[in-house]
Amino acid sequence: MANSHYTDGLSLSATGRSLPIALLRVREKVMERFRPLLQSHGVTEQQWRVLRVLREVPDLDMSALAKAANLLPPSLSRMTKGLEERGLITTARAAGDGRRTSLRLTANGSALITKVTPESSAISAEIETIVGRDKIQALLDQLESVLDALDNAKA
Amino acid sequence: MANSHYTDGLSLSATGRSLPIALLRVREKVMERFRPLLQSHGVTEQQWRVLRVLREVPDLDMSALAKAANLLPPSLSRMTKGLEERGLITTARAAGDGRRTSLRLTANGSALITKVTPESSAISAEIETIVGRDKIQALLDQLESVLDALDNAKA
DNA sequence: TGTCAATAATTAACACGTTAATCATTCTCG
DNA sequence: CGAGAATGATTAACGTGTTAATTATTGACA
Repeated sequence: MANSHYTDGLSLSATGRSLPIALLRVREKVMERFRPLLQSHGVTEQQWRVLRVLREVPDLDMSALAKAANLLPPSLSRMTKGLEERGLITTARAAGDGRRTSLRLTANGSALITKVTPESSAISAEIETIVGRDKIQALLDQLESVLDALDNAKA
Repeated sequence: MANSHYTDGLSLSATGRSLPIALLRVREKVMERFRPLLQSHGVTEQQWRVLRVLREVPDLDMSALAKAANLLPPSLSRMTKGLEERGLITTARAAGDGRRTSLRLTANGSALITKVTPESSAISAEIETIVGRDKIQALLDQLESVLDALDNAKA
């Protein structure tokens, strides 16, 4: 019953206990459930992250937004063109530092988040029901702990 | 000391406790340490996964290899061209089913794995030292458990 | 047996990941 | 002040992620 996902004849291979691959597999399984929602609203997973971060912090420059949304600056640079053309964000030279670009959510961008969030929360709740709230919280704690350990190494 | 990675002024935001993002962040932090090695040998992370799977199972078709290496078939289809041109794998029509492509590692492909593996293992060991072997094993167990739960849902 | 559905692989199109290089602006400090 | 270093953003180039459409082969079954 456990290990029922090894249905490809590979059994417990070396790659099966690799941390990067395990993280990838779980992430895929989770995202599988969100993708149809995002797709139905015409946003990618990454665009959704950018919009949500801008809702939390209303004015960010490219570097800060990239870090907060876990994107590399070149990816963000490309994306913002499209998001601005679609009227979801605005870009402007930052006051006081001409190198920085100041990014903000428009009313339309905010409205999109408002529209999608309830369904997104429902999917999260569904996952919590399937996996168990405790198990998810424990996993999040472990992930944060591992991240801290790696961040503090060689600091 | 803990939470020291929140250095961007966002503190504990909603995105900070999202499972997909947490998985992404940890994966990035881990891969950061492997990337220079792979790059120095001219293979991407995905190519490395493909070669390693083929070392574990010497003859696979596209579908089985894609599943085992966590790639989508179109990505694998593209990659195999390059890997074959570089002499790391061979492709051939499968005997008995003309739709299938049979993929195998060449001697050169096997040699590449042999060359890279020691350094890769050293990096894994380094990560285990930093994070702690127990913590990593616990994380792997939790990841597997969550994967099982999601796999068995709606089955 | 011949037709149609199912399966395996590929191709196409568009978006993102990654590294390196480039451009513009600001900062440093003599 | 002014030259050069540092910083923020962008562009370029190539590989992968993702979905949809297409091609080739096999399988099912009347």
